[in-house]
Amino acid sequence: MNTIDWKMANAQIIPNISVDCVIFGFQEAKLKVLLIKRSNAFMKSQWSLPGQFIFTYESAEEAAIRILYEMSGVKDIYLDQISTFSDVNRVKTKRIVTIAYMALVNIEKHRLKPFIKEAEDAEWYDLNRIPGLALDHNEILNTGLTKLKRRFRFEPLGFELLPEKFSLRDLQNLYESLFKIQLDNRNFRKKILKIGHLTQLNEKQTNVSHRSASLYSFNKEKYNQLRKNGVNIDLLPQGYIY
Amino acid sequence: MNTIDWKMANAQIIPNISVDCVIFGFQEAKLKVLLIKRSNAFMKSQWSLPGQFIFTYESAEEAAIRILYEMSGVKDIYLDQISTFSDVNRVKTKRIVTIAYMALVNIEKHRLKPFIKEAEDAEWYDLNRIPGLALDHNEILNTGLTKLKRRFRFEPLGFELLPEKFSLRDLQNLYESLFKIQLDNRNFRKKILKIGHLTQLNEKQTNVSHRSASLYSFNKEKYNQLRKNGVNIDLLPQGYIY
DNA sequence: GCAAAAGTGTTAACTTTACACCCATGT
DNA sequence: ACATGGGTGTAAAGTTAACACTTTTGC
Repeated sequence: MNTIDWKMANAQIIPNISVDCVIFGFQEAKLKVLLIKRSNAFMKSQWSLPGQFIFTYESAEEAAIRILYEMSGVKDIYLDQISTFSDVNRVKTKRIVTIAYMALVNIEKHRLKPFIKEAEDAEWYDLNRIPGLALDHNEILNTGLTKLKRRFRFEPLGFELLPEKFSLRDLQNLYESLFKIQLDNRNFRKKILKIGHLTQLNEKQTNVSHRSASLYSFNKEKYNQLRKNGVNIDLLPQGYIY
Repeated sequence: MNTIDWKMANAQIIPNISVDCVIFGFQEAKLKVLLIKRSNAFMKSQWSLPGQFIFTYESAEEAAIRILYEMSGVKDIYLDQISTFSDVNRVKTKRIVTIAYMALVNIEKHRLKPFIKEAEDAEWYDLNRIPGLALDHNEILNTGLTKLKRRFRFEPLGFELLPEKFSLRDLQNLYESLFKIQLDNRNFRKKILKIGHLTQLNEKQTNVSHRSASLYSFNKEKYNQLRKNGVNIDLLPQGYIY
């Protein structure tokens, strides 16, 4: 019996602390969020964020990593704490505090498992078409979205949501979708390339019925170096109201 | 028996969830943080952040407000959640998750009560001279400081830490202390005044042995209006590394 | 050859930086 | 009258915004 098995066999939840995850993805030039339809009695058939109670042997972050894997098959992704929600009546029947995390995933790379534990259904929802969610999950999602925007404003995180090879237009679409804004493509390209964290590949799109775009990849080494020295490049126009 | 009394009489703590507060102040041109020396058995005589368990009838934010009042006599102040700390071994003897808040206080306005519940001692510590703290409180403090810097970078929050009437030099000292940087006073004044949230008063410093500085106050109405429209004014030089 | 999206450069407006001296006050 | 810190303006460098046409590809 290895450590993990031992842990699982003796798993004991902390009954008043949960973790919920806002999982962002980007598909068809639109920002999406992964929602699940609960199959268990609690929240039965309601759309909600993936989430569970935490176990006694794990931190909230470890729980988030576990939940992401168990509920969506996703591993090794960008994860960041959003906030903790603790209103006395956020859950009617008992007092539960939830620690919310946001994750950024590349939808193409991490295809959802067809079967997802504890869920009748799972779907990538367009952020403009979010249904009413269980508990305070709409509030959690909105808080996460606000946090995502702030992060994106001064850190070039786009690659976390895109496939390994992407065009500059893909990246621009991502910004336009997230901030609901139109950007000038000439200025956008100048700014994003100046950062220096993108590498142009000797590859182009294929099977498009128009001029094919150059593909780029993300240079992790350069990015980390820039981060250490403090990147502060705002890709949005000065007068942008957020 | 009013509601509050009833609540207090029936007060019951949640034994695995606490709130800790990083309370920032500004004094003698230096950024400070309020630390207390515990008098109770747990953490006996160790310096730590003010914090307590939360009660069943309050949210974490309500608990933070209560703790700020009970432990430092401070009310109606800027409060913001920092992060939640949940490492399995952050407290050796039991599993406790803590939700950390940061508060900005005007030290002059809110003089500390001489006697503070549950504390042998309380002191404003210079951020450059923080002692070893109980549990993971040094980590919490550092996370709070990082969050404070980010906030300050793009929101003109200086007034939360200053007395109602202050000079531009006071404000500049605050930035210089927080970011450990020297700023050009001419450029600083131009930038900060351009924001438009400061009102020059018909008043000057007195009893200074040099030319007396004009005093300014903060215009809340203007500030809220700016916030709604999105302020984005960076008071630090472009190449600033953080 | 046409439809569709990729890719490209320049100029004007604005913002930021660097920099040094005079002014008001108390002693 | 002197010591101390308050208060002020300008020019050069850099950055951002606005703007329209040519290129490539598949059909």
